[in-house]
Amino acid sequence: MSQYTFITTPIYYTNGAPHIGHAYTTILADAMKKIEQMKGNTPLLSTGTDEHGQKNQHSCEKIGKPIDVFLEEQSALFKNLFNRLNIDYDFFVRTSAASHKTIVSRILQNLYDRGLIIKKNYEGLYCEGCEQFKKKCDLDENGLCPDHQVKPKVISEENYFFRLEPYRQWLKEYITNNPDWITPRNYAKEVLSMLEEPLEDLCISRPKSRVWLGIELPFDKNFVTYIWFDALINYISTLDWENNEKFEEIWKNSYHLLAKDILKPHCVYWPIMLKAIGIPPVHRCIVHGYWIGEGGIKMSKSLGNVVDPNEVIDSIGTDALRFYLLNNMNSTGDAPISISLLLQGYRILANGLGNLQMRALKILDKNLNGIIPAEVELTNDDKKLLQDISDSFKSIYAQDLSLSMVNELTNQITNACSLVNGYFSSEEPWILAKDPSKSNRFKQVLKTTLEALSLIATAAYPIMPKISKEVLNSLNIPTENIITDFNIEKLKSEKIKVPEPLFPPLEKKVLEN
RNA sequence: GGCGGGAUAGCUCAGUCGGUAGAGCGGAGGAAUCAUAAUCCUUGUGUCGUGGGUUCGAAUCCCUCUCUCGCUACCA
Repeated sequence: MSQYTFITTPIYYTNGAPHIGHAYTTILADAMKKIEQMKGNTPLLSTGTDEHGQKNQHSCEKIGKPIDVFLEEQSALFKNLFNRLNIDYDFFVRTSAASHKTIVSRILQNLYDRGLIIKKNYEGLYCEGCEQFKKKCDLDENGLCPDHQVKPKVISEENYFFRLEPYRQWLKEYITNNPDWITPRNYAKEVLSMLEEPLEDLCISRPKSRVWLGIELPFDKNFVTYIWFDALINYISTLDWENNEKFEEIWKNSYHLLAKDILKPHCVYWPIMLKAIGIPPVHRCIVHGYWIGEGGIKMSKSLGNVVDPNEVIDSIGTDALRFYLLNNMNSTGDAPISISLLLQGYRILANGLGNLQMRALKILDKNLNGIIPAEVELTNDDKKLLQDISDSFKSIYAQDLSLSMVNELTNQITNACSLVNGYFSSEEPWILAKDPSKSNRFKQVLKTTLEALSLIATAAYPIMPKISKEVLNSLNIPTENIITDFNIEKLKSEKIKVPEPLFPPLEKKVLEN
């Protein structure tokens, strides 16, 4: 029975250009979508851009463009990158869209009418340089803002607040009773520790005098709503929550993907907001770490170790980038990335999968006129090899979506390539080919190798969609609808052509400037 | 300061229930020549961050400390 799976990325802040972290989360979401698709489910992928708030406003003012032009351009940077990354999104949310604003507005009004949003005075230390309130512990020993060396002003202003504390106990119990709600589990622990202390009221308004780029509070025209309150709602506004009769069915199987820095908004504010609205929490939160430079050094422009996703695509291609990212993020912490690591990753693919395809197809082309010997009966050992590969993929695909599941998949792709390369080497088909009496064995080895290749290519589809299709096409296997069909013998006796290399040698210059 | 993560082979990391440490990459040696000089095989005695405790036995549980990263809300 087909079921919906709703997969979301955060909506990305349009203040700057997309970086490798944006690329990763979105690739992960896309890979998960494709996994669900292959299983016969109906996945929906939502991503988008977050276009309100102070920083967007400032960037825009600095550049001096009309706001809608600025936002359109910035949002397009993300859209373009995602297209280049082969992201098959179903929704691209822009918080500046009227439909989104309407829903946010309605939710605000509803919570206000029910007395869940209250107005009160807020007094705090405000640094005009930072344009934000500071806590005492943020200041240096002289009570100055560490960034501006200025004493913050005591400002008192009226604001609207959403009360979180009444829901704290409920959320605590929810997380305790649903230990897999936040995965990996160490992040659930962190959220639980946030819930140990009483939660302060969440200030959900900003006076327009400070921030004008936002959604106006429907009950007070002097304020816009706090960006997080607006942004989180994208996850339901994108589904047109109130009017979508399938909402419950879709939401039941929803996954939020996020980086660890936005754990609190997603795992504290958001479930509480939903609870207040009357919607159950998302099915699962999948949290991941950061990409950092080689040697554990943070990426920064001054160090010149920033990895720009568009440049990487230019040099090693989308699928090699996808593979690297999905293969190398570990489930507990941060993961390193650099040009040389990416090149190493590319080489592993070229030498493993690329070489396997090429050596098998070329020998087939030379000796059997390019016709796949599909009719030959395999030995039990050959069949076992295929069955083992097939079983390993099947068991991975049977798992729930998670970081470790994706990791196992990429590992198993590499392992299978190496296994089959080993098989090929030890069977020495190039020697068998010279001896007419060994023709049957030759055909068995070739068929086994090609069948294995088709299994690997099928399994790799979510990770490397383009490469996967190229391999399958080279074996004359249709690719319109790739499913988790790990049948070990599906090739037909058809003539194939030797294709161009999947991962051609790179020109070194491309990457080393 | 508080909370949380990490600390395991040169590098990046796995290690589920506690039972004498694993993978990939790199390095070294060899085989092979079908293939994008790609492949295959062989090769790792590491104080599992420090000190202590529990245990017949701990990388794995408990405590101390050190280093490191993140969060600590109104910047996202």
